[in-house]
Amino acid sequence: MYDVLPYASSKEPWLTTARWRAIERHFREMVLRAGYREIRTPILEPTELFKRSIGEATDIVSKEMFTFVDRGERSLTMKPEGTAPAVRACIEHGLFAEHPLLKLFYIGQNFRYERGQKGRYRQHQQLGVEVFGATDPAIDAEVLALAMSFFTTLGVRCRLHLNSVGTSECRATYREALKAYVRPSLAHLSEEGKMRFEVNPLRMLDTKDQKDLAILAGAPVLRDFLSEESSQHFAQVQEYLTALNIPFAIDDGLVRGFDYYSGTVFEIKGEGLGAQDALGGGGRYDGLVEECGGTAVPGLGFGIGMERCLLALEALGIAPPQDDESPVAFIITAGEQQAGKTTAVRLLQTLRSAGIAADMDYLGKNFRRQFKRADDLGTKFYIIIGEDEVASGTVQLKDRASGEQEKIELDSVVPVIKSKLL
RNA sequence: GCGACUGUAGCUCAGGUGGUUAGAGUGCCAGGUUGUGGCCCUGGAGGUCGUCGGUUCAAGUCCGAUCAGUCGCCCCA
Repeated sequence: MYDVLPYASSKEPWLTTARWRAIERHFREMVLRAGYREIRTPILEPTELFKRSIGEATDIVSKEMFTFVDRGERSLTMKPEGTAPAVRACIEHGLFAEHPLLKLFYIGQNFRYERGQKGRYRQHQQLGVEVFGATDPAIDAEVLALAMSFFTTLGVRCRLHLNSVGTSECRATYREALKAYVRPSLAHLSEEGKMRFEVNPLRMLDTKDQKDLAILAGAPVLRDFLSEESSQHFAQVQEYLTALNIPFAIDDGLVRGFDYYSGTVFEIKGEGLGAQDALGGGGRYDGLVEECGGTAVPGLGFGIGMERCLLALEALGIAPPQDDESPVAFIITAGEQQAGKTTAVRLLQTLRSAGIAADMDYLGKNFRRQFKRADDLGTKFYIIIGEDEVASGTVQLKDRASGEQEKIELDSVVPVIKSKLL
């Protein structure tokens, strides 16, 4: 857990709201251009939703959910991922019936009860998309292309790891073949490996244990067990990616942590991120909607980790394009009795109403300190109002960069500033 | 859930082998006549030394516990 603050600390410069907004905007613009529409789902969902969709045997469900019982004796869980809630919402509101092809995106907080470390937080934000209704490999390519271009346009170097886990039938056949292969060496497997052998054999492939890797080196490969259809679909996805000039690496060991994946799965890994190098991941989940109680609607999507993205940019020394938070104009009042104060208060509102970012001092600072404050905020223009100006209905407009100053009519402040901004 | 390391001003950090009122830089505030800014000069505020307990005449410093954070394992975003 952490706070995102309005001002940068030298220790964690990525942890500022300006950077977060910049990334969110980058993502929003990209997916809106591609025809995706935003969905927002609640943080709390019935625990059952995640158990059913993600799978009881997965790490997330078995030990990483923030789950509690509410006053009505219902078991609720703070969402650990965004896909299941989106599916639930779409079923509940009949979106699948109304939209044969549904392209959605979301920006939201996810919660996982894990030990925190760099790039891994109990509350983290994901930027994601979900597409429902299409089995066309071209949509797989679109989703992959979006995830990749999100990073590449930011300047983040990353690698796309790709695999296909086929249909549940493909996996069932493969699972048996894999177990048959490993069984003779079972005694030599790590404790973790043995456990996975029983609970979730495919996850054995995901190990980093050297001994296990050696045992699995000659194991049958899931790809060889794909049905004709799955295999062709996967080949087609690769062809499109090649046509799009998106480099990828087939990763036979890539098995995602959720049970609902089918067909195309992928992970995007960054460089220089330490242990938490997965910037994003996702895949196809053709059986999920049905599993959650809807009609059979195919789907796929990805999630990108906001914190990891910011961390990656930081590691590369790239500052994301941020909003200019400086005021255009800063009003400075002068004179014994703060003569221009009332005029200033009114002018400030006028400027803002006209769409010009403007501010003034509220701490009773002296004339000189008001300039300093304006400088600190990075204003473009100072507007000086004193007794003389009030008397003549004018203001002094001074350009900070050039130092040039002119006396203009109070009523012409807005048009003059606007013309100077062009 | 497991392991290693770290906790001293808002921030970045100093504070050999325990010894008076715990320091610096930076930031913040004020002043340098409230009619001209950035720079500069002067001054000021701000710390129960993470917390609790122990050893000692004496603890920021040694010991224990606890909490928090960082990093790694696991897993993932």
